[in-house]
Amino acid sequence: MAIPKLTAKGTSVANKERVDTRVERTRTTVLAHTYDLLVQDGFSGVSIDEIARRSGVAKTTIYRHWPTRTRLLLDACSKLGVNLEIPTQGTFETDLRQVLTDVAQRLENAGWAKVLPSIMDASERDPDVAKVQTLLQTIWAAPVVRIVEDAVARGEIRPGTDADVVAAEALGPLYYRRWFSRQHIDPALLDRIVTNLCRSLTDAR
Amino acid sequence: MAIPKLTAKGTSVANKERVDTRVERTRTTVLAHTYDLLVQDGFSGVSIDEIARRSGVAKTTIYRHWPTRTRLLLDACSKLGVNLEIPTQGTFETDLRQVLTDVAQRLENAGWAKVLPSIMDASERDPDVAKVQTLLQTIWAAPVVRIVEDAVARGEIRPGTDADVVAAEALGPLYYRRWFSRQHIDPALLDRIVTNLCRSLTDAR
DNA sequence: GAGCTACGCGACGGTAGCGTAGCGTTAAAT
DNA sequence: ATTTAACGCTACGCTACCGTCGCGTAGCTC
Repeated sequence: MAIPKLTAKGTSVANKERVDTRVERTRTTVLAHTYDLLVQDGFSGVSIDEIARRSGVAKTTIYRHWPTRTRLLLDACSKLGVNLEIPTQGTFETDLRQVLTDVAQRLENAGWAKVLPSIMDASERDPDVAKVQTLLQTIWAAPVVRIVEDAVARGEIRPGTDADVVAAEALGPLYYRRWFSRQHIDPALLDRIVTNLCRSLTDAR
Repeated sequence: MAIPKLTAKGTSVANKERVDTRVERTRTTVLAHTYDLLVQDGFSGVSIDEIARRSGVAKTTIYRHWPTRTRLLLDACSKLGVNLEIPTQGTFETDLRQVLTDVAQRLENAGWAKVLPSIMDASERDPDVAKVQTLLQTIWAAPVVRIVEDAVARGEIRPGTDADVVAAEALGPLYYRRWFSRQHIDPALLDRIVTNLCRSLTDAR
């Protein structure tokens, strides 16, 4: 089975064996189309047959690279974990505002906003998916966590601040608007979040 | 087709026509089993065949009452819109704390916590589902909205406060923990939310 | 108790998906 | 240029689901 080799290649860069061009091409093509389908139809709406149809890669070939549909899906999900830029130049307040503005922006445009609910749904029943989702969430929350830690280090906000809690307080309301109440993210809301967080974290309490 | 009659009966209570016992029983049993399956397998995991199997009601009979799978699903979803108790006795702070404690509790136990992501996912692609979801969210957010309005009326918090924004700020972080970061809802988090909201809504700014 | 009507049952046609098998072809590696 | 490995293609068996049809039966209403 091809998986071990591929995994090894992915994780260990030391492995300098040349990889067959065809393999590389197949993998990237399939993953790309899987990602597109994922965004379009959600986690449970992706079928191998459809991927084969669109990508031009034969279904049998796909199964030569991924042992099962779920594995391919999980692999494609990793493409969602883009590295976000982390502002570190300003004060806690300006950094936070910038991050949240970015998030609000991405919530309305980016593909992952359409996919995430389907992943959350799958997570409720499949532990492997849940693991990936938790990982992704860690990545997406990283900017907030980072600027909190930096601000603590600078002595700008209260020491001992739980960055995860701040992430929940900052991102939660935005996510709520996008997926639960399905309302537009008001700039006023964003402003309130930033202002209140700053106040609660800088006051001596 | 039986649907018009049933719908009419459902909406107009004035219609005192006796309803066939068999019809009533079929409807309730099917809905109950649909609900169970919904909670167990999510919106997209429910099949008519499985409902028929479990409920003992013939598939043909189910189709005599609901024209399509989606309609049945939507009907079953309405069972999720339970009426929540709304505390109105205390101060804004105590009321809010109680509501959020309830929500946090329900997030960890109740069935809808397992279903909601699947509904959100379906909402991304099906406008009818989205409509139902928005309605459900309105119901679930009602307690928060209510105590905000009451507190405004009492002059306890700033007039002109946007109850929807407060709902997002209060519920968002809890939802975030349950579905996105998949972390336990820390009592400290709950405390921070309540305290900060109260401060930001009572201060003269 | 007669008549109506909802129900159960078995079967059907059609679609879609998963994952596998065999075989011939092509193109990369050396 | 030869070898070797990946690929495409067709077809398959299997399962699951949707929604429908016809017919006989059981049970409710009046």
